[in-house]
Order: sequence, then C-alpha cells, then structure tokens
Amino acid sequence: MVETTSLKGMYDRLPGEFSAWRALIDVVEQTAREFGFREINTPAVERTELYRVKSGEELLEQTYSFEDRGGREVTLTPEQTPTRARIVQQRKDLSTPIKWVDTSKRWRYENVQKGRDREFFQTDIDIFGIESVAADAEVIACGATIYQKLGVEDSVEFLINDRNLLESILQAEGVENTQATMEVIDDKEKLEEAEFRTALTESGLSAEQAELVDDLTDISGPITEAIDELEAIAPDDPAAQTAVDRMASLADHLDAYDVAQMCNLDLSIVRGLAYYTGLVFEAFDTRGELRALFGGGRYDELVGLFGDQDVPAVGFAFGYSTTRELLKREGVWSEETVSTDVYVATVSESVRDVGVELATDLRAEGLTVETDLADRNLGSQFGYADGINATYAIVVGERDLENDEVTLRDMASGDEENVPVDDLVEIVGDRV
RNA sequence: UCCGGGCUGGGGUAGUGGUAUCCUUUGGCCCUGUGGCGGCCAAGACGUGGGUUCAAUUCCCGCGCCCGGACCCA
Repeated sequence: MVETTSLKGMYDRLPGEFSAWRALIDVVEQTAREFGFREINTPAVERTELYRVKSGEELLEQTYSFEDRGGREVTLTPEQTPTRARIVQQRKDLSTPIKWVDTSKRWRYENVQKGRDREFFQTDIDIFGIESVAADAEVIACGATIYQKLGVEDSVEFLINDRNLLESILQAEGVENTQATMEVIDDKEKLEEAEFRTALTESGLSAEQAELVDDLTDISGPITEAIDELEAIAPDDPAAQTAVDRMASLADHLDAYDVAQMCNLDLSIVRGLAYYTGLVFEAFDTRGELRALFGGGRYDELVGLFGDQDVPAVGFAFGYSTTRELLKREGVWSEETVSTDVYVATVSESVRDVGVELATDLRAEGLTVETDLADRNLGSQFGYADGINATYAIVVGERDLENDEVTLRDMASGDEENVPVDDLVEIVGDRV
C-alpha cells in the first residue's frame, strides 16, 4: 500500500469545495481586470539566489529548496514579488504603468497553523514604474473593491499609513535611530501603554518624544477626518509636511474611488517587511476577530536590488485564508456544491446517440451538460442528475421521439412538458 | 524549534486487554420511461513503529498526522 494522504499543509480540494474557491478567485481576478491589471503567468520554480537577494538565508530555511538534476539550486516560489522584480528589471521595454495580476500557488516550508499552509494560493496585484499617489490609491481601491463585490464591505476596514510620515516626523523631532523606534511601534498593539512608552524611551526617545509618538500612533479613524488631526499635531517641517500632504492627497483619491469610507488612517501600521518605503496598508475584519486579511504597500527600492534599473512599485499579495473565514462567518461563502444546467437522460441504448447530439447542441450554447456514461436505468439516472444538482433533465426515449419530441423536466418542481426536439436548445437556453 | 489537545471505515460515531456498534456515504438490486422516500445486499476503520502481555485498537514510549497556540511570517 502506498501512503495516500497528501503532504502536511497541502490539501486536495474536490469539486464541491473548489467550486467555492473558484467563485472567490474569480471575483478577485475580475476586479483586478476591471482596473486594467493584466494577467501574467510565471514559473513555479526559480533560482534560489533570487530569494537570497531579498530575504537572506533565514527565510530560505522556510522554503522548498533543492538541487535539480542539473546541479542548480532551485526553490519553489514562496512569493511572486522577486519574480516580478526580476522580470521588470530584465525587460526594459515594458511601458509604464506595468499593472499585473496573477493567482497561483506558493510554497513555504514552515509550521502549519490556522491560515498558514505549506501550499497556498495567492493573488499578486502590483503597479510597477509609477511612484504617484494615484498609483497608491488605485492599488488600495482595487483591494477595497474586491470586498465591495463580495458584499462584505461593511465588515472590512483598511488601515493605512505611510512610513515617510513617521520617519519624517521622528527626524524633525531629532530622533536618530528611527529604525529602532519603528520596530517598537510595530509591536504597539501587543503592549500596554506604559510598556510602549518604556520601549520607546529604550529605543532612544526622550519622554516628550515618546509621548508624541504615542499620540501620533493613537490617531485612527476615517482617513478623511484623521488627516485634520494629523495636520494639527505634525511638526512644522518641510519633509513632514510633504508626507502629510501626500496622505491628504491619498485620502482625496480614495474618496474619488468611493472607497474612503473603508479606509482608516493608523500610524501604528508599520508592517515588519523591511522593503516597504512609503505607503503601507493592511485590511482587517472590523470585528477584530480575524487575522489580517492581507497587506501591501510601496516598495520603490526592491526592483533595484535585481539590477541597475530602479523601478518604483506598489502592490499587495492577496492571501485567501482569512478572507475565506470572513466570508464563511458572514454567510457568503458560496455553497460547496457542484451545479449542472442540464442532465440528458436516455431511456435505452438505442437513443444514446440522440442524447449525445442534444447535449452537444446545448453545450454549444455554453451550458453545463451531462449524459449517462454508465448505461444506468432511468431511475438511477435521475438519482445522478439530482446528485449533480441539475436544473433540468431531458428524457430522451423512443416514445417521445416518434413525435419528434423529448421530455423536459424541471428538477426542482418535477414539472414536465414535451418539447419538440428542434426547439429544445432555444427553449432551454432561454430559461437557464 | 517550542507548548497544549487529539487520532476507530470516505465523513460522523459506539466500544473493548481476546480485532469493533450505529448513522451517513459509495456501488448493486427491488425498478430497461421518471430522482430526492423505503427495503435488501455489498464495500469500507482501530495513524505508525517499538515496549509490556498468552493476547494490544485498548496500557506505556517514540514518530507521523490533525486542531489550536508561541516564535516567525517574504
């Protein structure tokens, strides 16, 4: 006997379950397409060095890395950003903005936990080559629109920050080791206020500076309103004002996209990733029960790590795990069932060809149609039709065919009617 | 890497130091022109290795896997 279970953290998704996944992925991808993000497709395996550049050895230990038969060090893609950076660096001919979307598998060799599998789907949505606030806004708007389309926008909020805001304010206040302070801010939600203040002073801030940081990072609320609060507190410093102005502009843009109501300013959002250079954002469930839905931001220096061309970028990676939990909680995770438009039942072997021909005609209309493949009796065929949730069944038998008719049965009501064979496609097509 | 809980047919369960109950599922038949109901038949399980024992699915240990968490999270 061979071991028939799948590997740890990797899952078989059968038709019922995957139909619900497909529906969600379709919404995400369709939204991106409507914003003009173009679908790409890239290798599942890359040279290991691609990840060494950005992530270092420590994260490489959490990848599926191995030597291929040619002696090359290769890695199953744990994320797509390095791949995209490589392509953008290599292809100097691409016109900007470069707007890409892709949904594919990622692999990470790490401990399995709720929401953390070893193989998972991720949709990457990025804009390369544009450093404008308009691009920042478009990426956030695309993410927010996904939740609008899913019908759960009231359950989702985006927390938005700009690293340059904090950075410039800290510098204006004379803080030297801003990096250490940012790390403390990143941990703010895990700490009590006193602990937070203490940690800030340990990172090199004075008590007054720590208080300012505490006040700044306490600012939260609808982005269009929080801007006023921010402007009132922010120091009179050119760099800080520039950052504040950019955030105000972002708020205006988000309002134009009609997603500002889903967006809150929160200066405590730092995101651990070292490569973010400006905008950072995370999407959360408003009830605060779930982990972050996804996060993203601006990373203007990453592409430059892969060559001599500097290309600004902004985007996010959409993981499905938390969003799936949210949709289940909100009762909008699509039914985990397969659906079928028409099942063509054949009474006997002699009319099977007629059934297949009718099925072929119906499929030409784009309908999902099945026929009997097992030579089952009619009763069993109806049982099967029921099992695949057929909307209609068509009974093909000699008795009706003598009148050039077939029986059209509504599977839900059981109502039946005879329809001319020649009119079947039109009649069914109109109803489905 | 660490901490806690758990593993009995595909799914859900009962139970026991002498190999297992029921429900569901799946296939067949009752029923070669009508499904969801019903009846009959069949298929299918003690995660794995070792230890204790006359005998282990049951007790003990390791491992694996599952669930949750810490760390980490590109």
